[in-house]
Amino acid sequence: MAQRVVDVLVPVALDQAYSYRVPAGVELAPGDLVTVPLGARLATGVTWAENRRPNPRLDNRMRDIEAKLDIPPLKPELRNFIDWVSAYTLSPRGSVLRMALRMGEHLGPARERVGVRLAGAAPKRMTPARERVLALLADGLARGKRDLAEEAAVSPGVVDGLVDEGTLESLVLPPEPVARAPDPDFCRPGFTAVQREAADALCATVVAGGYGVTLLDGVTGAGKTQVYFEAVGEIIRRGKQALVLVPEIALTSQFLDRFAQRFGVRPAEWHSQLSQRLRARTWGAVAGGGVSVIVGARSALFLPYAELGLIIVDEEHDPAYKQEDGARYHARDMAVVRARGADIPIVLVAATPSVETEVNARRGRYARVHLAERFGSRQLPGIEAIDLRAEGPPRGRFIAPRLAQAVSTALERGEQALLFLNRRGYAPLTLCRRCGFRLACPNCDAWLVDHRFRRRLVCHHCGFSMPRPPQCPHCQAADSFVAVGPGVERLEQEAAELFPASRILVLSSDLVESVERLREELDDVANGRFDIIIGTQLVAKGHHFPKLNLVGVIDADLGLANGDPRAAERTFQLLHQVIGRAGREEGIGIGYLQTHQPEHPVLRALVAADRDAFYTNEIELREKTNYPPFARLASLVVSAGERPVAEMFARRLAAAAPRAEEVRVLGPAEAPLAVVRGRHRFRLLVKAPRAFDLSAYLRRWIAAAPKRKGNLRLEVDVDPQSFL
DNA sequence: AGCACGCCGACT
DNA sequence: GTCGGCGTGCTC
Repeated sequence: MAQRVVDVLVPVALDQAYSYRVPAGVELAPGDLVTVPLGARLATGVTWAENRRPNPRLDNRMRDIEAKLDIPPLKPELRNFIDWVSAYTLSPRGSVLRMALRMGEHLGPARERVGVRLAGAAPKRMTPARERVLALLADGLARGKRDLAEEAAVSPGVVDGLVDEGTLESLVLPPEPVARAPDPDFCRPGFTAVQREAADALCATVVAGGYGVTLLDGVTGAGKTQVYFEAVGEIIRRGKQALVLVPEIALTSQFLDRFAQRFGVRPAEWHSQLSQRLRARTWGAVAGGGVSVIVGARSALFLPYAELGLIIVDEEHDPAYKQEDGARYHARDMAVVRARGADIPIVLVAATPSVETEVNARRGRYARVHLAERFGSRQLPGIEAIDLRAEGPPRGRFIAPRLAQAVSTALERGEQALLFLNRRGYAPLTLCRRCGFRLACPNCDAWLVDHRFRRRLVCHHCGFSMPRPPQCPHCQAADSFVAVGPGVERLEQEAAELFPASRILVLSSDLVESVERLREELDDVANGRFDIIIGTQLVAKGHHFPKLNLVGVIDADLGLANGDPRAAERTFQLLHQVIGRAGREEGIGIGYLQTHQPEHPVLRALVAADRDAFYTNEIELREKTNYPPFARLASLVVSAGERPVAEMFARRLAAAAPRAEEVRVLGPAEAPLAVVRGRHRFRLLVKAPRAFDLSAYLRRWIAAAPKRKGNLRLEVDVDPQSFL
């Protein structure tokens, strides 16, 4: 009888599963994890299918399965999801599988934890340190050696001494659980009638089970988190698992605390910075059902849940959900797909939903639960525009008099002020006063950004940096450089001059040393240790600053300038979010928008606090111009070290596009960022109707395209979010 | 993703 | 004359 053969998907950039022989006596079913030889090494893969008619041409190359791993198999639900994401995004299936297998190299047993417990008579000589240790162990329970020493405030040597004397015995403790079980009834919050109604509505979808999308929208500070925690609690009661997706886990320490206040313990976390060990343990606990709630970044979508019952996507509009490198996918959209595959409810949460989601809610494809008012008596911040054409700051300054006055008043009241400017560094451009020469990156089509703090000029696209040259490379003039435009560092300098007595903190991603340090700094702000916070979009995200009532946006036009079809939406969401930091606890919040175009619909909607007007206007525009969500887009970026090579290939690629009446191929055109990291880039845009199978079209196209050679690269992005 | 194989600069 | 730089290509 012929040898049994299975197809195994390996976590490398391969679309195709490889065939392996199954050794006699090994029982294998689809989903089982296996170790297989791959080239010169061993890889962990997943049995994808039985192969009853292996390709005869493989006979001399086929190798044996090395071993079957003693791990719960990947459920069909997850395997189908991997296939679906791969087909949709055109990423190789192996690359998508890799995201599901990111669990640390070895899933073997965790390192042994040594513990001690009371075992014999008291020691001959008693000391205060020994007394403290024995008092803690008086209950007869075992404790970890390290924890015990720490808790008793003694050195580990004291514990060892007691073991040597026979008073204590050491033993191997069972592995510590990744997270303790959250208690759904630990601390039920007091709800307003509106919140109660919303929470009940969400719980009802959980109780009913089955796939369904609900948009939970509500102004900042309306208590959305508390409301969806009720649905999470309901899932815990039912013994199922909940996934809470957040855009950036590094910034969610306050969120984890709120979870602990509601459920008694912090939830298990999933993000790229987990240590190998914790990652492996968490992965195993999720697969084994030992974890009931996971809070995670987008990659948590690919975990092997034992019994997923609910997905929450917090801040569903956040651009961080779109993964741009490697497999390009949008975690919010894929979360909806995963919920559909698992036949479970999903809740999208936002104060300013994405236009896609808002359209789905307006058309009834998604249910909507709306929280119209802030919790308690808190009012939404008032918003005023400052017309820079009429009342701008003096030349070379960036804080308009009216904003400066408002900051002074806030400081006098002992309140905080936040100045928001989405620009890192000191100045975005440095030029020679004498000849006009601009300092640009040698590898990219971009200006070098002056970072005075680091004393270097830096490219934000490739990381190139150099000290400021002593003289102009073009006209050789000395000391002729001037900084043009503001960055947060320059703003700090101006604020320090205007408000010399104030304590100022700059928060910008390039100044962040570590996640812990950032969390500390945010806590310092919350505890009132700073008066003025100057920040990039890092500060816009869900932090709670009790003493902050004033937000000044230095350049409200910044995001509107480029030709991105999502510019208006992005700007509206970002500014709404950052101004929402104000007035969350006491006092009345106010936001100032410095702008050159107060008549712009985005700014008018913000000032009028008319969210619906913005969406109605934007949705109409998208429909009229045939942009998402009323059409589908894909972008193809061709890049190469040599400009003509990239351009020629892009042209030939365009010529190879399959004909389809409903599809429009635009370009190739030089990408808006024409050179990045020394690679010249050309872009093609594909536009198709909503119901069109764009992925299948792209696959046909790429199969028909000329062979890529040399260092030429083609990047395909289905549903692109950024147009650079 | 690894890890090999394969062609051009500074040294035991 | 080699050792090794990382560019391209394959892994059942």
